[in-house]
Amino acid sequence: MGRTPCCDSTGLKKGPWTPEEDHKLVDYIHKNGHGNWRNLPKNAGLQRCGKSCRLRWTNYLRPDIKRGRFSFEEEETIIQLHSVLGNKWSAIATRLPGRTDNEIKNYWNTHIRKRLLRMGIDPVTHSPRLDLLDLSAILRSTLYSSSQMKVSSLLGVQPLVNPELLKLAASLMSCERKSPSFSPQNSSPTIQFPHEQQLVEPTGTEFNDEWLSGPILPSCLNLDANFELLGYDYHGLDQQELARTEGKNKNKNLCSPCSSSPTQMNSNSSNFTSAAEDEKESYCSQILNFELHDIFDEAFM
DNA sequence: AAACCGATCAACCGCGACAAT
DNA sequence: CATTGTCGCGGTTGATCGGTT
Repeated sequence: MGRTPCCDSTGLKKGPWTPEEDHKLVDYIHKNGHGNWRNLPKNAGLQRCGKSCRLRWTNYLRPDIKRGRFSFEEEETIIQLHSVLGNKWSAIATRLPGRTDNEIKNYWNTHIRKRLLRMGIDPVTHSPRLDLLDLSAILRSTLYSSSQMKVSSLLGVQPLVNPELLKLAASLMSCERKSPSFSPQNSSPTIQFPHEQQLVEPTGTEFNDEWLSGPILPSCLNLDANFELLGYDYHGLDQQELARTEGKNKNKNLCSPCSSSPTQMNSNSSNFTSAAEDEKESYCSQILNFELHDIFDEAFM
C-alpha cells in the first residue's frame, strides 16, 4: 500500500464537527448522494477530507441511525454474533438495523467486554476463563483424599473422591507445564476427559507445593465440546461470511455461554438500566455456573 | 470549590481489499 | 502484471462529562 492518506492535505479541518458542517454535509448528500467521497467535501464546500465526511455520515448523520442505549436483545445479538464473527464490527452492524459498527465496537469495549470479564468469561474466546477458577482448593482436598486412598483400600472402603478427578487434575497440570507459552493463535487444544485419554498417574514428583500455590489452571483448556451444546442461532448469518470468518476464528472457541434465545429472558425491549445489567449478568453467571457444573459432573462422575 | 478519576463515544489513523488504469 | 486510487474496517485516541474525594 504505502500511499498517502487522503487527509494529508494541509488546511483541512479536523476534530469535532460543527452544526454548520453537519448541515452542509446532510444537505449535499440529500441532493446529490455521496458519490465519490474524495470529491465530496470540495463540492459540498467543506474544509474536511472525504474520509472524515464519510465517517461523520455513516456514524452520525445517516437518517436511519438508531440512537440511544442498546436493548437487551441487541446486546445478546452482539454477543452471539461476536462469538461467531469476532471483531467484525461491520458484519455485526449489518445485522443490527440502525446501529453502526463504531457504535457497536464502542459498546462492546465499554460495556459488554467488561461485563464478560467480570463474569469470568474471556471476551475473545467467549469461553470461561478457567485460569481464574481456584482449582487449588480442589487439588488440596484431592491430594489429601488421595493420600487417604491407600488407607481406604486397606480398610476396604471406597475413597471419597473419584480418582479420575485426580487424574484430570494431573493432566491439567502437565498441560500447563508442557505449553507455558500457549496462546489461542498457535494451538487448538481440547481438553481430553479421562475416558478419552490415557492420563499420567500423578507421582510424588509431579505434585508439590509449588503446584498448589501457583497459578493452577492451564489456559489451554477448551471446553467447546460442551459449550457447543448451548446452541447458537446461526439463522440469518451469511454462510459465505461465516465460512470466511471461520477461517480466522478457527482457533477460537466459538461459543457464548451467556447466549440464549431472547424468549428465554425478559423479552421486554426495554433499555438497560443498571439493575437490568445486573440481572443480565446474574443470568449469564447462572448459565455459566450451570454449564461448568455439567462439565465437571460429566468429567468426574 | 477544586482536583482527580473513570466511563463514554466521536473522531482519527493506518492498513488491507479491491477496482481502475 | 504492476501501479495507483478509493473505500471501508478495526484499533486507538482524546475530549467531554459525571461522580467521587
